[in-house]
Amino acid sequence: MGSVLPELSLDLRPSFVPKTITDFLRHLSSATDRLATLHDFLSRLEDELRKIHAFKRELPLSMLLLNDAISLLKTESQKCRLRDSSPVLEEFIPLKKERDRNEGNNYNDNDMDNECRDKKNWLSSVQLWNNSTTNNYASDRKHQQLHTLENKKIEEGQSVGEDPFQSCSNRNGGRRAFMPFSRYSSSSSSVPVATAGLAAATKEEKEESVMNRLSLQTPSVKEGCGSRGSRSSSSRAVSSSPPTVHPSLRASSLQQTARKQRRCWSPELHRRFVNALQKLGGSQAATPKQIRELMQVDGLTNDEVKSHLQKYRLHTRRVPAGSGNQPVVVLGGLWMSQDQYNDSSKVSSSGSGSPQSPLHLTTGSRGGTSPTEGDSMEDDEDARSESYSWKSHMQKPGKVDV
DNA sequence: AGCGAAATAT
DNA sequence: AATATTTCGC
Repeated sequence: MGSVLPELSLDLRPSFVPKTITDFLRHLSSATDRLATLHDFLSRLEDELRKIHAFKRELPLSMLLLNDAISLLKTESQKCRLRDSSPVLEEFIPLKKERDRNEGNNYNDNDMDNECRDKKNWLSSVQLWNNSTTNNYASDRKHQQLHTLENKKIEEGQSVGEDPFQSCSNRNGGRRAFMPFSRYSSSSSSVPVATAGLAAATKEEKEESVMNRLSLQTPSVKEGCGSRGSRSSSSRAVSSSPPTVHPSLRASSLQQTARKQRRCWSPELHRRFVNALQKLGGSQAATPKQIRELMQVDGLTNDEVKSHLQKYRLHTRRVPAGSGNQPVVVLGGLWMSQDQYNDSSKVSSSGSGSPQSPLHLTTGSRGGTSPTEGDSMEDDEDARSESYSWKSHMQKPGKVDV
């Protein structure tokens, strides 16, 4: 007597996180007081579920997994209990119990406010998501207390004291704003099975510091993952049902087609974009994929770049500045301000900002060739110098026919 | 697969 | 109204 197996003590520790539910059960089987251990873990799961409930829209699958785990363990608990008394078969799965408790708390699908509040509440204590706002974008009146957390940005030369690129606070219609999370997956079809799905659930939790290049706020589920080029599309993401879940469960509830969270093009991000653009020879020459690769921003997708590029082109390409009339309204004062951070960004951009090649081949490739396009110099030039102000391209209502 | 433009959505 | 996402044709 006296000597306690290490496993046993492990089980009871609140910090203990098994690799998988199966793992946990294995531990459990060797525990002295299974019920207590089980219950403890169960309550932790439920606690987590409560937290994540605020994000049920963004993390439907995590919800699912958690629910799955909980119900499984509850079943186990029942089993344990019955085993002590009488050998009755357990066919009932106390699935709804948890749900009831939550529903009583008026969780509705429309309770956005409620959710948001929830998010903030536990966000402030659990710093899993970091959306500090410090750039010029940040104009939200809501003081956030959830800053802290060092920047995960490990950019090459970027020495800005700010956060990565997302200075985007979702003040407007932005309800969801949360950080990466799921970046595992890849081609995980070799996963054990069954309870393996639950493993994923716990995996997510301790998943937080995996970024390598540039971490970008990832709206929905993306793949991408770490150091390599985060290729592939994935834009649709969320809805797809992972192969790691029981068919019975996946059909059950969640799984709604969620629109992707709007990617916020923070000035930093945009600067990078423009930088890449320039290297590629202008907005007209560059293609989304190339740009994305040059940008080396983790989690950024082709589609997003493409979209941004489209907008960029629209704003720059419009009004052929060199055509004749109406030369440069734009350059005048409308493209004002070099901006605060230009200072800081300049440092990174010129020197070590890009790992590739510091030398920027200016768009000089066009040395008076092919005026066919009728354009003047590449528009990037103009926009490049600015932070992010491609607006105010008032075109004269006089002509401008195409 | 990827790009560009247009249709949508927020 | 601006900007991001999705759709569609090539």
